[in-house]
Amino acid sequence: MSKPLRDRLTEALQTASKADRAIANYMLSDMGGLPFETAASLASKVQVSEPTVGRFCRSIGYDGFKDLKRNLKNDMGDQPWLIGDRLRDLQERTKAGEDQLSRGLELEMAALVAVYEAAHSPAWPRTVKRLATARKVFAAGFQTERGMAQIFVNQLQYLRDDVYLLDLGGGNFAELLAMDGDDAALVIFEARRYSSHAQMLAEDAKVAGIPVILITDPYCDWGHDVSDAMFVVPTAVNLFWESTAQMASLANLLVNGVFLELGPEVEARMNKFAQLYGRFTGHVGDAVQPRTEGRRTT
Amino acid sequence: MSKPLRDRLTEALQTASKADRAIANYMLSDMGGLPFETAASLASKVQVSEPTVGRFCRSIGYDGFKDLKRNLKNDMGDQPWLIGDRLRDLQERTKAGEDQLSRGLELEMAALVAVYEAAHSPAWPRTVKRLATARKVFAAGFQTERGMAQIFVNQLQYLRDDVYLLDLGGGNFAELLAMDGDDAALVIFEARRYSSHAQMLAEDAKVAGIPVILITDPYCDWGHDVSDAMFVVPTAVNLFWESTAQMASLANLLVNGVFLELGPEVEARMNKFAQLYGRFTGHVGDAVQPRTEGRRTT
DNA sequence: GACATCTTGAAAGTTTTCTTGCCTACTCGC
DNA sequence: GCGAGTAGGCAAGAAAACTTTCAAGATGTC
Repeated sequence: MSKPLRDRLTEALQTASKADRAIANYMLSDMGGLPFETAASLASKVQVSEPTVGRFCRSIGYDGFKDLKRNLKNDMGDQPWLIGDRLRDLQERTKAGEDQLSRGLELEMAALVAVYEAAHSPAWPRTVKRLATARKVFAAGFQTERGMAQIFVNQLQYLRDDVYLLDLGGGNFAELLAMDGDDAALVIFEARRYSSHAQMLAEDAKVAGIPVILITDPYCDWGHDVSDAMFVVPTAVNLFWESTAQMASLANLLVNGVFLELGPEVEARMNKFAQLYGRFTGHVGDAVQPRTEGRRTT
Repeated sequence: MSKPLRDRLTEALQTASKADRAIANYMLSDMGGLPFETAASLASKVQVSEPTVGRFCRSIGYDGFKDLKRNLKNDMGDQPWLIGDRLRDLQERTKAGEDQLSRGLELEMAALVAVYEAAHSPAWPRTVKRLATARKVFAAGFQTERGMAQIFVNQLQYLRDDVYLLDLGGGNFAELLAMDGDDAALVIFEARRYSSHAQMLAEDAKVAGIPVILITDPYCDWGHDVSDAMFVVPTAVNLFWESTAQMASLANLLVNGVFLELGPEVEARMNKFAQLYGRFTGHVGDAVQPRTEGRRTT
């Protein structure tokens, strides 16, 4: 995570030469327009030569104008709560440069922002309501996304009945697709390379009239046609493969939405669940297996 | 000429060819990132050739990709698209009291930072190395953390043999605990209320001499004694319950670490995996010719 | 099953964008 | 005013971004 552009520019305003100040000033005044500029277009606007723009960018720590633009993409700016000491520490430690991890952090943060934005999209409340009210909710995920579906199901089960993780153990998806006309919802987690199951399942569900909620990466081009609501989670994170980790956050927000929708009386259910877990499995620190409670006579 | 890009793209989704749809779809899902793309970068992301991108832009009425970007500037109007501004926007909502969700975003970001910090802790490289070299790796999670373990296992299996998800189907954990003296590693995901299984498992593993890697929330007071390495993921997120979502990110970083440790020759394995998946299940679009690549980012 | 049409990628070409090297002009200290 | 040092422009060169051409493959049609 690098120092925000804005800071570098204001710094430059103090120290730099006349031409550089002009550049810095212009950049500050129209950050939003920057990505559309080229070194040349900028140069002509501030009346300096093209090389000067390049040199200026290098003087404030980038590799050139192009590099500046690249960094701008994930520049969070100076969000006071974000630039805490810990983050700064982390920056320091990773300054070595050979560590692309910190760049991954930026990207993952951006993904998180996108997730929260999704939670404000028009499709969101509709989706939440459906998950809260449908008679049955199914979730599916394949390959590495299977676990996402699992998480979602486990969480949602705390809040309501009839939540199922779909799997292909039986060789078909009859649990879902055979219940025709019934009032259900299907949530699919998927990321490329998409399992052909995901697409088939979505298509068949659509045909069966079951609303499909699709949670994918930005590369899914088949989703629009077959889904009722589609939430896109950025997955490019600069690791050796893409990271769908932030889907977990989205799933979580969905579940949270359902909780709010259902209202406080679900708490009773949740307590019961916890209790049952305690009875059959036990929690750390449950002094006695609560089983005795249930059996107590008199 | 003045029809907004978004409309043209959605239109294209209906009519256009496969490659064009992929492009249109990607553009729609990441409009904000568009100004930073070039025809080439976009092409590689959606797996088409560079000329195709250019042709597509022309087909929806622009003069080429460059022209599309130029028009984008006006099209996007006032809606914020610099990640920093988007973040600020979400923040505004909190202040306005519209929802407390965005407060959650802050906390979740902090959690993410903590995860990346963990990846720089002294215990990290040791852990990664163990996961890469142990003869067998087991992972376990209970209740809502079961899915986390599942994700971790599914991912790690792409990279190496002998990775197992522990579960209590058989009533004990013999798979792990009976293999005494063998060279194994155990990863446990857990958050409160901790399943008593988690603790028991960790204890028994320790006794059996199996190193335990524990990934928990900040409230776990029993972990230090029984674990070889312990990574704490903040979970307070201002929702009705705590969110362990960022554990997925940590799992992901671990797997990434293992990848780096194993070196590039694992790619062969990954390709084989993807191929096998294609053979028995199939990927979307495989009909023609199974591509052998994994989901690597290039 | 053969023909026409559409779609797409590879390779080579063209234009745009950025950098490098060099030179002039200005500033500042003496 | 003179010389050292710096800032900044110009022009040529390098690199990147984009197009054109062409041929192969896919798809549809009769």
